[in-house]
Amino acid sequence: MVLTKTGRGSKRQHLVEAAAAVFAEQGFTSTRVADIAERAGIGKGTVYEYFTSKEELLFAVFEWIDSRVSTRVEAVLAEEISGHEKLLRLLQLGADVVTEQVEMQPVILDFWAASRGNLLEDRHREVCTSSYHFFRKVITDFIHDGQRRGDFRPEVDAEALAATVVSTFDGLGVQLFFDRSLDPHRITEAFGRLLIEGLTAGVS
Amino acid sequence: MVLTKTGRGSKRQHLVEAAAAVFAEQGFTSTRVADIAERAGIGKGTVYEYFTSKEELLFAVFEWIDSRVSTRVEAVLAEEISGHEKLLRLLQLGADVVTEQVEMQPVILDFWAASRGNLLEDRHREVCTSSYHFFRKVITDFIHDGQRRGDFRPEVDAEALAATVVSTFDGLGVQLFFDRSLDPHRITEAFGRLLIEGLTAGVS
Amino acid sequence: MVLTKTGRGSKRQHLVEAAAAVFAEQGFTSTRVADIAERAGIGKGTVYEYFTSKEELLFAVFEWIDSRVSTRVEAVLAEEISGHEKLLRLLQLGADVVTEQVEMQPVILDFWAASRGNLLEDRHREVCTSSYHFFRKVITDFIHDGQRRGDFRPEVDAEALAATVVSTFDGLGVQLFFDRSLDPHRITEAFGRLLIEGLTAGVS
Amino acid sequence: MVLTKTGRGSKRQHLVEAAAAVFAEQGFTSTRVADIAERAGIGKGTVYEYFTSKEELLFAVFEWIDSRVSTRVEAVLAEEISGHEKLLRLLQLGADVVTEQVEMQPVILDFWAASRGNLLEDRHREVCTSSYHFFRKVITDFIHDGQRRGDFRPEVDAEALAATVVSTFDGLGVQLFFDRSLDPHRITEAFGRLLIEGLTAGVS
DNA sequence: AATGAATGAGACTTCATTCAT
DNA sequence: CATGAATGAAGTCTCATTCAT
Repeated sequence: MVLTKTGRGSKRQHLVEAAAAVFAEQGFTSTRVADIAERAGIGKGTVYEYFTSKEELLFAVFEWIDSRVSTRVEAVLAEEISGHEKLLRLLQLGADVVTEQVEMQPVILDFWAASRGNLLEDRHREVCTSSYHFFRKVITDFIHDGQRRGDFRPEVDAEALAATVVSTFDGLGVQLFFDRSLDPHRITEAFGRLLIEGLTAGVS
Repeated sequence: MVLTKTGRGSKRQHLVEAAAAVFAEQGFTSTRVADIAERAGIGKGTVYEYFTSKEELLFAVFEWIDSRVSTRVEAVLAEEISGHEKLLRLLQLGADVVTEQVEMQPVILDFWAASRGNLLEDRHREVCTSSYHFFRKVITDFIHDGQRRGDFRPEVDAEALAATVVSTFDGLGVQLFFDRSLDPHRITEAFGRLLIEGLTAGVS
Repeated sequence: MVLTKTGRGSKRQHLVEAAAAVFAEQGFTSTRVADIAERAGIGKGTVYEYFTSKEELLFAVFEWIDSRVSTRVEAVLAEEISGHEKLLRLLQLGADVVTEQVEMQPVILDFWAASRGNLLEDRHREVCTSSYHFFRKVITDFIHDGQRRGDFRPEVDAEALAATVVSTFDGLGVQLFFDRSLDPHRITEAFGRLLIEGLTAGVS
Repeated sequence: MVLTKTGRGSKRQHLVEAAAAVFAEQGFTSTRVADIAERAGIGKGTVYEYFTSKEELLFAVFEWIDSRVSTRVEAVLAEEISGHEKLLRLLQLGADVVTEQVEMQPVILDFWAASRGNLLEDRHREVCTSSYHFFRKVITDFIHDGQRRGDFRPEVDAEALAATVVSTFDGLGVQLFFDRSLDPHRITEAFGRLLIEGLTAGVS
C-alpha cells in the first residue's frame, strides 16, 4: 500500500471505507475487528489508534454514507434550475442512491439495529434523528420555497410530505435490499408522479 | 403462572411474546437466552425445547409481528365498504400499526440486520421477501380492483405504487422509532391525500 | 417389542445390550441417555428406574462384556482335554473374542478412559483389577497345573507369563480396533508358538 | 515463569506438556481448558492462539508422548550392538517406558477412547495406525535383519511377532495402570525369554 | 412402573480490547 | 505510530437428571 503522502485523516478514512466494505459483506456482528484491519492492510491493534471501539467505527461508516448522500443532495439543491426540475432531479437522485447503495444497505440496517441495548443508544438516536432532520428540512424548505414562489399548492403540509418522502426512500432501500427484482426507478417515477401532482395540481 | 389448560402450542406462543418483549427492550444481540427464559418464567434450557436457537426465536417473533399486521389488513379488506373508504381505512391502519408498534420496531430492525453474516441469511431474505410480496399484492390487487370498477385512474402503475406504499410505512416505522416527535397520522394523512388524488384525479 | 413375560432382570439386560450397542457406535461421551432409551424402545426417564446414572450403565455394559468372555474361558477350562490341547483352545478363544469383539472395543476403551476424573474412579480400578486378576489367575493356575503334571517346564514364571498373555490379548484388541488389516488368528498363532515352546521346550 | 528466550514453538510445547499433565491427572473429559491454561500459567484464551480446540491439544499430547518413545527406540536401534543384545535392550526399553509412563497412561486411554463419536474419528485412527505401523515395522525389520544374518530362525513370522510385541507392551501399559502391584520388568523378562527362545532356538 | 417435559449447571469458544515492544 | 500476542468476559447450547403425572 502506498499511502506516503496521506495524513492521519485520510488513513482514518481509508479505515472507514474498509470497515464499510466488510460490514456490508458480513454484517456488523459477524465482522471481527481483525477482518477490518486485514481489509485495510494494517495491524489489528492499529485500528484502535483511530477509533476507540468497533462501534465507533460503525458510527463513522454510517456518517460517511450519510454525508455522501447529503453532499449529492446539496449539489442538486445548488443547481440553478426550476423547482419542478429540481424535484425531478431530487427524486432521480433518491432512486440512484437507493440503487447504488443496495450493497451498503446492511450497514444502515446494522446501524439502526445497534441502537438498542447499547451504551451509545442515545448517540445512535441522535445521529439518526439529525440525519432525518436534515433530509426533512431540505425537502420542507424546498416545498416552502416552491409555495412562496407560487409553484406549489399552498395548502400542502410540507413537513408531513417531507417525512413521507424520507420514509419512502428509506423503506425503498430496505425493500430493494431484500427483493432485487424491484425496479427503484420505476417505483420512484410512480411516487414522483404522485408528488408532483399533489404539489402542483391546480397551480397555474 | 397459570398455564394449566394451555397446550404445547400456546406455551410456545407464550415464549414468542416474552422474546418479543425482551428483544424490543434490549435488542437481539444484547438479549441473552436466559433473559427470555426469565421473562417467560421458565428455565433456560426449556427455551431449547421449543426453539432450536436464539435466532429461530427471532424468526418466530418476526413472523408473529408480521402475521398480526396481515390479519388486520385482511380484516379491512374483508369489510364491505367502497374502494375509497377502504383506502382510507388501510392508510389509517398503517398509521395505527406504526404508532402501536414503535416499541416493537427494534425487533424488526434486528431481524433485517440479522440477515447478514448468517447461515440463515437466505431464510431471512425469503421471509422478508414474502412478507413484502404479500403486502404489495394486497395493495396491487386493491388498486387493480378499483381500476376495474372505474374508481381509480387506469394509467396508474399499480405495482409501483404498491411498492411505494409499503416503503412509506416501512420507512415511517423506522423514522418514528428514532424521532418520536413525528406524528404518524398527520404524515399518513398527507401521504393519503397524495395517493387518493393520484388514484382518483380526473375520475368521475 | 414383546417383552411380556420378561421380568425386571431381563429388561435391565435388554437395556444393557442397547447401551452396549450405542456406546460402541457413538462412544460413551457422545451417547446421550436418550439415545440408549430410544434404542431400547423405552422412555428416557425409564432408564433411571434401572440404573442410577449413565456411568452405572457403562459399568454394567463392561461387566456384561467381561462376563461373556469369562464364561467362554471357563467353558474351555472345563473341557476334558490335555493341557497342551487346552492351551491351544484358550489361544484360539482369545483370537476369536478379539475378532468378534472389535466393534465392542470402543466400549472397553471408554471404560478404561472413564476411570479418571471421576467420582467412581476407585470402582473403575477395582472392576478392571478384578477382571485382570481373574484372567491372570486362570492362566496362572493352568500353568501351575501343567507344571505339576510335568507337562510344562517348572522354571517358568507362571504369574509373569499370565500377565503377558492378558496383555497381549488386551493390546491386540486395541491394535485391531484401529487397524483392521491385522489378522488376529495369524498373530495369535505366532504368539502361541512362542508360548508353547516356552512352556514345553525340553519337557519329555 | 521465565520464557524470555523461548520462541513461539517452545511456548506451544510448554502448553502441550501442561495439557499432558492435566489430562493425565483428571482425564480428558474432566479437564477444562481453563485448567490447562492455569497450569501453563497463561490466560484461557491464549490456549486458542496455539490450538484450535481442546481435542487438537489431545492430539498434540498423544503425538508428543508417541514421539518420545519413538526417539528412544531409534536410539537403541542405532546402537552398535549384537542383535541379541539389541533385543534385550528393546525389551528393557519397553519395560522402562511402561513403568515411567504409567501416569501418562490415562492420556493414551483418552486418546484411544476419543476416537469414537467424533468428527476427527478418522484422524484418530490414522494417528494410531501410523504409530502402530512404525513400531511394528521397527520390530519386523529387526527380526528380518536377524534372520538375514542367521541370528534368528528363518521360519519365524516376523510381522505377526512384531504385532505381538506391540500388543504386549500396549496391554501391559493398561494393565499396569490399573494394577500397580504388577512388576513390568519381571513380566517383560518372562516375555523376553519366550521371545528369545522363539527367535533363536535351534540356531547355532 | 413408565414417561418426557422441565431444568440449570457447565464448558467451549469467540473476540473486542489492551499493552509491551 | 504500529503491531499482534495475550487476555478473560461473556453467552449459547447440551444433556444428565428429576419429578409430577
